[in-house]
Amino acid sequence: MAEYVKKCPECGSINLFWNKEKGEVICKDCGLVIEEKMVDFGQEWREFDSEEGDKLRRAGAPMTYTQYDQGLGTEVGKMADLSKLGAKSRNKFFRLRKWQYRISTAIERNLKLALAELKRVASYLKLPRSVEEESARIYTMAVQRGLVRGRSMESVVAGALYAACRRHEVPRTLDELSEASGIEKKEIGRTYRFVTRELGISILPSNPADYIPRFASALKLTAETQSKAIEILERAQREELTSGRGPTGIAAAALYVSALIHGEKRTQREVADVAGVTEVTIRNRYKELLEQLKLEKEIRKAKKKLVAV
DNA sequence: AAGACGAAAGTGGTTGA
DNA sequence: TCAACAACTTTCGTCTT
Repeated sequence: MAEYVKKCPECGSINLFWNKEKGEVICKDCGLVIEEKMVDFGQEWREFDSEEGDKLRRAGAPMTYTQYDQGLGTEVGKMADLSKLGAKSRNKFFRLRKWQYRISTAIERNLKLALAELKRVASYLKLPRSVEEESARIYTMAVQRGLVRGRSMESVVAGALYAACRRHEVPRTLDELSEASGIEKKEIGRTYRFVTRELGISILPSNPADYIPRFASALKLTAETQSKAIEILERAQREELTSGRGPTGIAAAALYVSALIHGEKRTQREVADVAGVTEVTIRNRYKELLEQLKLEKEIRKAKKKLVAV
């Protein structure tokens, strides 16, 4: 059986605690979390017979997504007594076995690589485990349906991640996915649309409010500013200012306004950068917000306060 | 000098015939 | 399949602080 970690890299202790529920390996001596988010992904053993499988398997249904054949595959000539065969037929058996192995492991190998990539991108983007798992599921389904053919593995991984993010309402922009995966935005969008359509995954349009916390923390804005921004968003939605617009632009504008009101002014440039839109877009949304929601008063008030201080 | 604002032209994607 | 279209971007000049 393969081992994840044998020694704590910090203190060298071999006294490690495997918390399988939480998917963590913790050093009992120094408390260092050596591994986290590790369960279920990229199986680290291979099942050669059911007995071994039973011993090693430590998860139920979800394993289907990281293990394509559930140990149901067979191997050619595994049990045969090859020594009784002539050299010629023995060679034939070996060849068959090789081919069978190749075919049956093609998907598996693809998955292994892809899930490693997926994991890398997910951790780069600091995505929650649920999203990671969801995207693994999506990717596996895509592989099984042969949707990866003709597309690069990486782009499908990125597409699956993007879809999973949307479904879990922790949206990342295409730009961020693109930066993390090194795949072009266009390409990610294309595979994303293709995969979700082929798999019949419903996609709810992303909600601008979902972006607020992340943008706000990138701009180091206070919690009050955040909730004000969300309040503004809600009002904007009631005025139907949000439909048809890019959610990031609206989120950015709302954040910009609420920062102004709370005297935590950020430049349009700064907000635009973290939101991945241009200043112009923020300005347009900002203008609409002011007109429709009558926020001028609040801003003027905030400005007076600023002068007073 | 830097930020905010607005106009105009360009880009990529969606939609509807 | 193609053209019209809306949203967004890029670029640039002007105004404000």
